[in-house]
Amino acid sequence: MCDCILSYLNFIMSQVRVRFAPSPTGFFHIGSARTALFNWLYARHTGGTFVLRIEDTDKERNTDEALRVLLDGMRWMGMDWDEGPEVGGASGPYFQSERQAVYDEYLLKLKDAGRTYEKDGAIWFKLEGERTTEYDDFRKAEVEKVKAAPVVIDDAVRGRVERAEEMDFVIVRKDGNPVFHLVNVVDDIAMGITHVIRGEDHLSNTSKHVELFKAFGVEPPVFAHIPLILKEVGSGKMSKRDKGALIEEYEQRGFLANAVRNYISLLGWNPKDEREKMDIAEIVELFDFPGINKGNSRFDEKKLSALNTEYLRELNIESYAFLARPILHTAGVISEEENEDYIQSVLTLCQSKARSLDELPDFCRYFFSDAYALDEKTGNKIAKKGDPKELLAEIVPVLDAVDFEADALQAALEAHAESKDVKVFAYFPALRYALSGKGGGPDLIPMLVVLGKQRVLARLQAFVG
RNA sequence: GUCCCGUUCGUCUAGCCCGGUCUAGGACACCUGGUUUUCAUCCAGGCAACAGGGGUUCGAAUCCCCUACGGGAUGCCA
Repeated sequence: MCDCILSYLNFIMSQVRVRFAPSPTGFFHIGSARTALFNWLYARHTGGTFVLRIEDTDKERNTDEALRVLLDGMRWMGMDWDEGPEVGGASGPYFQSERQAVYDEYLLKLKDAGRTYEKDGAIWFKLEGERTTEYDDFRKAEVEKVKAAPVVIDDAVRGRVERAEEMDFVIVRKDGNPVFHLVNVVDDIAMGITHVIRGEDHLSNTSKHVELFKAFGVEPPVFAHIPLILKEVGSGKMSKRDKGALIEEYEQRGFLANAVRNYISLLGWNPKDEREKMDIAEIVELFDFPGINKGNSRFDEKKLSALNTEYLRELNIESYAFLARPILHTAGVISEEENEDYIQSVLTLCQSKARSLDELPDFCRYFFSDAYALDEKTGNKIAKKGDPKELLAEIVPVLDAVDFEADALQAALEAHAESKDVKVFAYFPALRYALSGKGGGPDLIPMLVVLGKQRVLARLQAFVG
């Protein structure tokens, strides 16, 4: 009994509350997604609460559409939030645009404590320490500097970090809008956030934030600054214009959410053993701060693709077809009227061969249309081994006389080859080429079966001329 | 300029905290061979790294210092 109560108390007191606080910009950046993911993973790992807070103070950019992209992206990646837009919660509202009263209240506390002053129409936060006026080389101006005591950040990823702010900073703009540093800290306090997991680009800001926490008389949360994702080529962090930077793009290109999530989780974190392909439950179980790296990591689409291919191969055919259909449809490969069974039998052949859903339209177009291009290189290669038209002219009557069923086809072709004293494989490349225009693809006999007798004969006759 | 953070194969990383087990392991990519009608898979093998320099130590990828390089911050952006 006592154990029950104790563990309950322990549960309440150690309750982790993390948040993801994006600004809706109209796209869901891979770096944001990774920050969201690490927060979500930590919440799920610890049995804590994951809060989604929308930093929509910039009214120009923050449209409903922009919010939609963000929420859809979160859901696509399988990240659900316990508090936030559309689900509510006890610490709302969850849009900064609706929290002005809270900011006013906290601002008053700062003012009463004598930690603010007005200058140039804006409200500034006053640091504590000895003041001097000196010329700042970078700003090319005389500025007032403060010799403030350095704040110590005990970062869960990077260890002890010490940094001193040296100048007062604006917390409310002259247009009356509170700035990021203020609202971020106020909301974290008001929402009872216990752990702040964010990109390393915020590490330098953290001294400002800690100063604010101290001014409010609140113990700062645990900070965990995670490394950044660098662009694949060139220098700097991934920006929205880089290939592979946007989550919604992966969805459109037919990447599997599981694969993307798995890959992203491995950028800056690893389970300390050789596991790489992990389902989400496994990642949740293993995820923790000690597994997070300090160094930035470079995005590598090849590795993502490899992982994606693995996930693709293990899908059941129904799921595979479900994902493939819209892509084939968009590419104009299939129409609404296309027979479902036929689509599925084609996809069954393709699933183990195609590396991505992206390449699927070109990979299987010939199953649905007679207007397929003949690959020139393959054509030349085949021509070297004899005239394919002659070879196939032999084959037409053989195929004409047989039921299109795998064993029967195999037997008929073999029998014919034997009569000509050659191996059956002598006919295969030409046959594939005539029927698909390609040098590679699904296994030939099943391909014949799926294409069907009528189509195959028509194509061969057209090819032979 | 100043401040903060970082640096192991091309890339993601293990090892580093608690120095010897590391002739530095795995994965992706790449190359070779095998399997396959082809392609994909699969199998076998290969290439390839402790940023540099000092120190400490019997011994350093691991600890300390310096340098270089990379990243970030330095906005009345978030």
